[in-house]
Amino acid sequence: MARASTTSDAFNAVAEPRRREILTYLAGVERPVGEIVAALGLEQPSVSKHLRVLRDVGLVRMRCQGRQKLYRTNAEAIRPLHEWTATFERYWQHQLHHVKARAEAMARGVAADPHTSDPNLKEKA
Amino acid sequence: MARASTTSDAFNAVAEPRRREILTYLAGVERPVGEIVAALGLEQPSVSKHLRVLRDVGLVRMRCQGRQKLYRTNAEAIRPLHEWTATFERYWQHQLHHVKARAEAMARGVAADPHTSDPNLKEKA
DNA sequence: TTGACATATTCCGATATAGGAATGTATTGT
DNA sequence: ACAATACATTCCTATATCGGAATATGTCAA
Repeated sequence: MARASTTSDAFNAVAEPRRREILTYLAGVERPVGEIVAALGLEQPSVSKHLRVLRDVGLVRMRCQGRQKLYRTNAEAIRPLHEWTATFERYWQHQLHHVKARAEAMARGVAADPHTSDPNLKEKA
Repeated sequence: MARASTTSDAFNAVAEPRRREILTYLAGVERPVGEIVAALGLEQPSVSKHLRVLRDVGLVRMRCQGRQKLYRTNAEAIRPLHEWTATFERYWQHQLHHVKARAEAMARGVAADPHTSDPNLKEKA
């Protein structure tokens, strides 16, 4: 099996840096393709292809106006990513406490074992 | 050019669903490979390969204990993703307001233009 | 109608997977 | 030393890109 399609979900679509740039650029504003090309310095076909991917997973919305097509980021579609990452928030807070505790222990001259973080540790001493 | 390496950054590493499952499973707890295999129902080599990718981008930490290797999610490495998605938070709040406003307008019997959301809109009336 | 303008799509080639099977490596127990 | 246990790595194949070049599609203007 190969890697999953970029259009399979928002996680895959957002893995590409240029697509993240586009999403950031189109956050809260509607812009025609030409301006995205100019602003980000990419080739026009490249931008169109990225927009196609983003549209397929619902990360951008499109609307026609004359001969141009206006795109805008659909922030709602980013929410699931935000919520998934948020489930780890309490753990990085924990880790900060550990780092802080270790730093303080070091400052007090106590030899800090690199794995004191795990209370279940039972290596034969 | 092909797609960027899964080890190029956390965004690419996290694009794979199984790797997200592993990260969730290892959040806040240290577990040997065998338990990950059993818990997620994947093949052992597959888990090892995913762990390798996660380790290369710093998403998991590893420690040896006898013949087993204990892995644990390094939540800090997920933080950049959380922060990137957080930059869109205000926009999905905006969108909710718009949806709400449109719904209320509809309730009042006002014809709601689908694109009144953009105040800069100057279509020839 | 003809042409210019704005985007989209197709074709191409190089590369990076992800899974399955088989094999390699390190550590423990007898 | 030898077998068993716990993981990691390699080899193989099918597939999905991503960028660049060329081309197609659709809309407006004269």
